[in-house]
Amino acid sequence: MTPRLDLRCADCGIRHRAVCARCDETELARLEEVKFYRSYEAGQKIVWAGDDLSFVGSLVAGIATMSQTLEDGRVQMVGLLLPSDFIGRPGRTSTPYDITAASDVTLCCFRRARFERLLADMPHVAGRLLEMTLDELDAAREWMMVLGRKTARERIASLAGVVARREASFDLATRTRDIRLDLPLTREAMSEYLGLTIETVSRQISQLGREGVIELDGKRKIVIPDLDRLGAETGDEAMAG
Amino acid sequence: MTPRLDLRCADCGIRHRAVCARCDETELARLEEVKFYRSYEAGQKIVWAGDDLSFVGSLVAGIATMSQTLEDGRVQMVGLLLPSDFIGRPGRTSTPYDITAASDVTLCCFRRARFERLLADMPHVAGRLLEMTLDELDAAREWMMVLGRKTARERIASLAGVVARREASFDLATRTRDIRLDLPLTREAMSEYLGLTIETVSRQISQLGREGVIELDGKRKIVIPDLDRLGAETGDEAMAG
DNA sequence: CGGGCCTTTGATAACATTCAAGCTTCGTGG
DNA sequence: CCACGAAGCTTGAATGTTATCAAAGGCCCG
Repeated sequence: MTPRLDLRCADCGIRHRAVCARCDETELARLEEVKFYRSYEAGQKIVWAGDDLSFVGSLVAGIATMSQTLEDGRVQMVGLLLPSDFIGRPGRTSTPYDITAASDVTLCCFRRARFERLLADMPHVAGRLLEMTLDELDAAREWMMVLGRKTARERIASLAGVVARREASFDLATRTRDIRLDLPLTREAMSEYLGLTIETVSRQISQLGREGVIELDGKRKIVIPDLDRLGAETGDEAMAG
Repeated sequence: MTPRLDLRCADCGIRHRAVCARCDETELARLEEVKFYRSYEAGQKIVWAGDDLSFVGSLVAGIATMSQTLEDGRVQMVGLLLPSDFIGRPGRTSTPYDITAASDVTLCCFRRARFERLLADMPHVAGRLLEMTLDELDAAREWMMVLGRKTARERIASLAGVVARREASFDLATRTRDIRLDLPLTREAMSEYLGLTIETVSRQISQLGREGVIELDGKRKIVIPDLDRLGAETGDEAMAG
């Protein structure tokens, strides 16, 4: 990773969604003292499965993936890390997953031991972290439904839906008009997330494009003309943000 | 559910694994004051998806399932609740999942509001609950690999492996000899957990039985003559307890 | 311009599902 | 006590969705 200029927390894009969301000015100042940034280029490993985690931190910009690999090479992504998501958990000194930068990524980091000490007397952070962990558990379970029961077509729609929901929660204006998604995932990364092959991913994306459910703007951008229409393709009714 | 006689915490089978695992005598006494038991018969719903959770609690005996249903009826189990597992999380007043007793079930319960108050000044409970939540997150992710990438045969072996590991952690003597599993799940429940149809589950179980990887003792009991052999069938190497 | 990487598309094959029938097991009532 | 029916399980045959194998088409960057 390469060094990067500091940023004031008050100006930070994830200020109100990340682990620091509930902090007041005083608490924020304490975090600001010890935080540091790290940057990774697309494709770089951020953490190797099983390695000791010397730091924890929030994803500020970019997209990262969490994945698991079987001995024979089969890969399954177990989490998609979007801005404001947190890497590392109290009491865990390592993750059993590879974490990889899917696009260029910036992390707002804390040394792990120091963060755990801070946690003890910053209940706002501890509480928010627990909440985020429970959200992750829900997300993992939602994805179990995708992997266990949905068709290839529904899986693609579900992926678009997940990212669109997150995007929409950042930028509330988007609900009515077209939603433009920057989805810097290769077909391979999508296939790893969706439990499919790249060929099937490609075919289903083309198909949804031909039918106008999504519009393709280059290989890595998609436009959703009608969120409800997309929702109808995911298999589950509730798509409302 | 039917009422049930009280049990002293000190004699409780899940005393050292459940949310109370780290409590000392004093703390245990506080929990003992407010706990109450509930029992459910096989097949009964414990919680309906979306309903308000008036209580939280630990599974003392039996097996329960957590599942999600799509509008068109497709079902995916998102968690298998074994003795010592906890139902309910701080800050969540409901679960988005149906929780169903797969066998007769006994729960050690606390009224939700009271439990959350207790939590504030019992860090041993809060800490253990966080740890258990993180374990559940790992379990959910392990299962994403099963659902996304494993064959039907590997899925069956993985299910047996998950239950065997839990069983073994209760009863450490079992590692060498045959492991007997009481698995009170119907083929339908298994298929919901494994993302398969009941026919496929049935075929694969028969096949593994014919090959001697597992032995069938009636419909709801299986014997594992060789844990390593079973492990080799799960697709992932690490099966060691 | 050439090479590498990613993506698309086509043909074929495999694995799991679906549809269908028969078999156990178990509880109930005659 | 046996007969019956319901529920759960097994097995077979046909079908279908997705994977696999193969080739060619874009796109970026040196």
